[in-house]
Amino acid sequence: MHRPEHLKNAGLKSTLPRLKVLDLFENGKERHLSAEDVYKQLLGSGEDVGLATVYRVLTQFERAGLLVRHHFEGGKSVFELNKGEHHDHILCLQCGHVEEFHDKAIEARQEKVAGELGFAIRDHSLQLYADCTRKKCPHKP
Amino acid sequence: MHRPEHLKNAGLKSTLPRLKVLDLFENGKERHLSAEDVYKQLLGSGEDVGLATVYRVLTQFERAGLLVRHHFEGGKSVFELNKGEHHDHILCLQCGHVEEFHDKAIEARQEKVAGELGFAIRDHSLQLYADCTRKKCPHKP
DNA sequence: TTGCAAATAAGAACGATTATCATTTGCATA
DNA sequence: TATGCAAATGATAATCGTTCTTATTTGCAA
Repeated sequence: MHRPEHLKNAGLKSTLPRLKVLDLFENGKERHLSAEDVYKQLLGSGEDVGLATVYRVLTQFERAGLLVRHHFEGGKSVFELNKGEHHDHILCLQCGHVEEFHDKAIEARQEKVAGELGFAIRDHSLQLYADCTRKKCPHKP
Repeated sequence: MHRPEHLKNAGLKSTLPRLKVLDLFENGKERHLSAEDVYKQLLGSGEDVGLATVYRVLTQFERAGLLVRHHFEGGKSVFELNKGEHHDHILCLQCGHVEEFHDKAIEARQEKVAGELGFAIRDHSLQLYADCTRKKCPHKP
């Protein structure tokens, strides 16, 4: 466990709210959390954090490369730990579960298409909205 | 020009604001417009529409299948005419220009990946954020 | 024409996020 | 270990995109 160093390396003081937020992402059961999710879970654990602090910390962690921000449908930002390797997401329309995937063929085609149109890709965003085909829909029923 | 019939078919009365909005999308120079874009352009043309009406009309047109809504980065919804055939988007990071593309190989891989994970795709969203590689960046400099 | 349901404009209300600011805290230094 | 100060915090106001409310206007069928 070297969370404090992560913060230090990012030029951020090691404060209680920051450690708590990091802990949520590293040890919580959901990998993908909105600011409100984080806020409510911290309040539920008896932590006394402000919502403004949660927003600030999430943005700082994103800038520091500790978290990645996603813009799924629904208007609110969703964050997850930055594990280094890029991936895209499937969102289950029934249970809200978020599954990750990475497909080299898709990425290669993206590069090809962009190149033909005269663009160099800097970033991309791909989400699949889908229904579970098995009934082992693994989360909220 | 059969705009009024489009509206009638959608169960919508043929009103001035609705015709003006449709006209903007059909004959304006930008294909992709936010609610604010539409509102400002109408005001600029001397039309006296309310912002609330613009939002309502855009939502109705989306429900009627006349427009398609996109959620690009930046928080605001962007609409375009529904031409029937699905496509994805490249957004130029320099000029803000939106280019459309469609790649069967990408779509096929999406189906494959989702199927392997036990999902049936209902919808998807793919955006490429890119830099122009030619200097003929065709819009706002 | 006239009547009435549908549509409108203006502004209040809303949810997510950001800014403000007085108070508190981490931590380098004495 | 005590202390000073910049950085961080929490409460709250403000902002931004969007939706709701309501009194008024309008399309259109009779």
